Amino acid sequence: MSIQTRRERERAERERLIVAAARELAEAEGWDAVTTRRLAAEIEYSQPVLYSHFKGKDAIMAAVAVEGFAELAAELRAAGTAVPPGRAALTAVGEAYTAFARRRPALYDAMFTLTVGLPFATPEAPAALRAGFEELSRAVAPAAAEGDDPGLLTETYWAGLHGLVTLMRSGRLPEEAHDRRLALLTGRFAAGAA
Amino acid sequence: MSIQTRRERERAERERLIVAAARELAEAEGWDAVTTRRLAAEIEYSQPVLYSHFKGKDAIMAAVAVEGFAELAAELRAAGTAVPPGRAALTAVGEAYTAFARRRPALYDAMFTLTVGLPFATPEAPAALRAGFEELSRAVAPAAAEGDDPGLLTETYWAGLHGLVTLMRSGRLPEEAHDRRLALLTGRFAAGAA
DNA sequence: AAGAATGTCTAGCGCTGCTAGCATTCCGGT
DNA sequence: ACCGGAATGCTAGCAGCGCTAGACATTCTT
Repeated sequence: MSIQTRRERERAERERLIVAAARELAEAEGWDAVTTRRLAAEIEYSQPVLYSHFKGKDAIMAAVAVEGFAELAAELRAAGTAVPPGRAALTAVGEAYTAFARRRPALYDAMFTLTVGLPFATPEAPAALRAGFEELSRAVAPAAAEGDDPGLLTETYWAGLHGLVTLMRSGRLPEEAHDRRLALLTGRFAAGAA
Repeated sequence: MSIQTRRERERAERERLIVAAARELAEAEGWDAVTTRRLAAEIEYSQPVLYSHFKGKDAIMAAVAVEGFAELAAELRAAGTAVPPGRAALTAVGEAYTAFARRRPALYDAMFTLTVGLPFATPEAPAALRAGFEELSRAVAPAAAEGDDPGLLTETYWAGLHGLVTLMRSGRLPEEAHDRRLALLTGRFAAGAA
């Protein structure tokens, strides 16, 4: 039994290594630089080993994305609970979200623009993902006016943040005015709370 | 002289053909299906011909994107001028924008998520692009509160629309509640106008 | 009619994600 | 203690990608 478990442990360790290498490579040089050959070289195994752990490159990226969801959720939670609920919390969460996206662009891409295989608005969605949405929701829901669905309002605010981040990252919006745009967005959403 | 102009005319015609073929292929099967080989086969020339017209595949996609900017600008203009200025116009423009993105997903991708080579927030940006922003701005600017920069407010509303569209298209937001999310977003931005 | 210039094609480079098939290595039963 | 079988990781290769060098016609100029 012990031998078996040791092998499973080593195997799990190697899987962790693959995900970590993919993430590091992506954060250092972008996802274009993450090829199966480079990844294999990085972990000092041959290419086919990757496919004994993951169905394909997409699955590796999805694993990286899940890591990202957990970190984003944690940062949103920290930001949202550091200030009293209300407008300040909404501002704090919005800033934490966009700061995360700007600090970890490759991670953010894996989470929200590249990978398509992950379930989202369903119960099968990764727990970390739902947790992140929950954090956002806690800050947004108080701003719901009478008759507004808090969940939908959260999704809409989230979309605003996501739009700001992606348009800025791809050069469609100039970087320098980001803070003011974010303040505008947050202001419009906080208005309902008063 | 006439021979020269005939040649130039034929060459321009072929360039038009390349862009049209790329767009059709992308709209029918997605950008992944648009390879230089398939594109060459489609226009019944060999691959290198593409490179005598465009610097690379990206440039072809950029040409398709510019077509898209013109169409989007026209649709936004039609929507924005069909109703009196104010909240109704903001709603109309928002609906026109997201409808365009949902009706022409491949075109939208070329414009806002894939191509990176086009200049945006500068005077060198394609005229059609600036025109589209102008249309958006006409509907948004009246909603600016005292002290709000109308340009930044337009960018922020645009980001909201873009976020809704991209998150929905990639499966992050369920399609069915789109109208209600759009109404929420528009409502929050129209509030300032009253 | 000979030479220069233009235009197009064939062939191929280096890369991608992915996989079939072969060694080797290690484990469990006698 | 040994041997058969299963598990494991490797080498080698496939089909396709964007892109380009160089050969080949054809067309225009002198």
